Amino acid sequence: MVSGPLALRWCPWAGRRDMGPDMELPSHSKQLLLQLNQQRTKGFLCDVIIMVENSVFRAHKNVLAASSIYFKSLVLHDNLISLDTDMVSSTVFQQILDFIYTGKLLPSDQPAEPNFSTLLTAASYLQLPELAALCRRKLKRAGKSFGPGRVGAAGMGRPPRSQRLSTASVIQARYPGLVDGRKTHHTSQELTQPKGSDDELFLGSSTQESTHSLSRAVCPASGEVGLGGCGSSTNGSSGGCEQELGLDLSKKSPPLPPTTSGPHLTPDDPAQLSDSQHSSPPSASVPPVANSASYTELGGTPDEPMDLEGAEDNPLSLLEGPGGQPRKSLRHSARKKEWSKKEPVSGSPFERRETGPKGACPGEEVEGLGDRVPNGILATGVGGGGPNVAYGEPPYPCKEEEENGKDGSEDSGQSGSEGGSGHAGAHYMYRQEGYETVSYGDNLYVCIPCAKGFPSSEQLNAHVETHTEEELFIKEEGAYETGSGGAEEEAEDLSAPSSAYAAEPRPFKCSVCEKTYKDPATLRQHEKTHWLTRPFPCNICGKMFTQRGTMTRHMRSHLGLKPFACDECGMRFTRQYRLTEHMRVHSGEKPYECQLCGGKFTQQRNLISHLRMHTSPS
DNA sequence: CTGGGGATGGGGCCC
DNA sequence: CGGGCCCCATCCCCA
Repeated sequence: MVSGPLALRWCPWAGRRDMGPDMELPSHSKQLLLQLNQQRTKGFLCDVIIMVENSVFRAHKNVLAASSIYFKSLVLHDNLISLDTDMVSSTVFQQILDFIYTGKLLPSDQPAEPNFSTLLTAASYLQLPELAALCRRKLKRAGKSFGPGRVGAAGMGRPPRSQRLSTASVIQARYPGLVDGRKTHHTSQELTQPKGSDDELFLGSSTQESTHSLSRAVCPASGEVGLGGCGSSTNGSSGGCEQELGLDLSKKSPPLPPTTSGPHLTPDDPAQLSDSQHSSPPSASVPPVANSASYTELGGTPDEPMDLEGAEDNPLSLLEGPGGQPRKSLRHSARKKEWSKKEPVSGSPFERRETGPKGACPGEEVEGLGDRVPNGILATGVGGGGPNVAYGEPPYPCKEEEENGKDGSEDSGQSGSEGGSGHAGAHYMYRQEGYETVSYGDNLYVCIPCAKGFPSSEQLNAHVETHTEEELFIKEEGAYETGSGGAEEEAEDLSAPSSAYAAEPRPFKCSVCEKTYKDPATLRQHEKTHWLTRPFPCNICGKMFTQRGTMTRHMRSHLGLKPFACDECGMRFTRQYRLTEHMRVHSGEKPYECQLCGGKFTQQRNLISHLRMHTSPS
């Protein structure tokens, strides 16, 4: 039947040292890893999401489990893992993940070369003995001390989170480990509020189908996607870009059983938990904006791999490059109309940035971007739409945009965004009118209110900050100094909230729509709704939001994260309010009654729609 | 087939 | 920034 060698090839003992070289395929494991890494970078068959700090990584459970018993225990029951950010930063985890998939230690994007102390800490925490050993060797070779008290210092990507870190916290580090519905004390919060990296908005995707879109969408954050920085990385780290998702999408924790015990540090692991406690703060090792780009740089212009196996052809080179087909546009809602592409505006300074791929939502076409604006930030953040969209008519007549047209102007314009910029000030604006004829030269970041252009988002951000404050100041002055006139105006226009107004002064009045507010922050928030731009882009679909919270909520829907579970039926929801609503289904409570027919409803909105039936002529 | 109700998803926006 | 509520839209079921 089968000849000897062939039979041996499939012998379970194949691969043993005593087997002859012809008994095994030397490159088998390597090829396997290559394939797995390719799949990872594409999100293909990824079945687990790892949240670290403000980033989300995708991977394969099998691979993780095969690499670490800690991961093994984590992925056993959960698809979503949150790691202790005191022990591992997103940057470091990126390296680790690359290591797991490639066997190579790739340099991070940190200014300081690969920080083995940090890596060692993380490797110990994650129970990756080989990596830990490699780090130790490197440290020894470098003559550095890596004993307790030193490990986990700089490069951790984040300062030690006080001294409260304990083994227990590590044990409960993963996302679902919050039995009581509270999220792990650090993870979610950090994700919500990425310290010093507010601009990070890396992307991830929970669906395979969205993978391609994802890779395109993610990379706007770095501004290099179009160059293949993510998808065609040459060192296997490209996943960093497309697997990041700098948002707190976890919200509350699902009611899942307690996590299994966390990693226990092996005796020979010098990286003790306390080490990171004592480690010195990395001191803003992850600068905003730059960080997001750095991931791409990691993939795009890799340094030499650190070894284990030496440099090899990068599996990721096989990935879809800029020319990769952007088919399968991610549609986060099936009912959304096909996004349409707008013709590039002739003479526009952004014309060259036309991105090509047809009919995709903004942000989906980033792969086609071949250009960058200063600072490595995409000028548009919304793929080909970008600047083009800002001129004249709505560039992306997405249904939603149209639906939301009640706001009129706010939807008619699109803003670019630094892909991934979630920073409140990290928005840049485009004027809607007469934009075709306006040339801003290199000042691609334009403030709507004053039409000033800026060469970088940072400058625009700084400008916008003062801008709003100025306006606010003016408004406050107007509210108080214009005296009776302003007050009367308010009083008159406050028809609806007049009673409330009488009770509580609402001195902050919107200059556009007459609405008034009690505090300037709310007014500022409201005024954003009048902007032609929305500062918070979804990096997956490119949709823009006026409020970060709305955007993060939206992102949760992309990832299918539903933290709120019904105790009765197990159904899960993205919002607490939905759960509350849903619970009435079980309780039978129908608190909303139609005054016309006496019909009762569990939900107010259904009552409203019911009332509409009463009132509508048909 | 149609209309109404139940239930849910997503976005806007104020507090 | 999260909570809460409003709105619109949609799907499903059923009469």
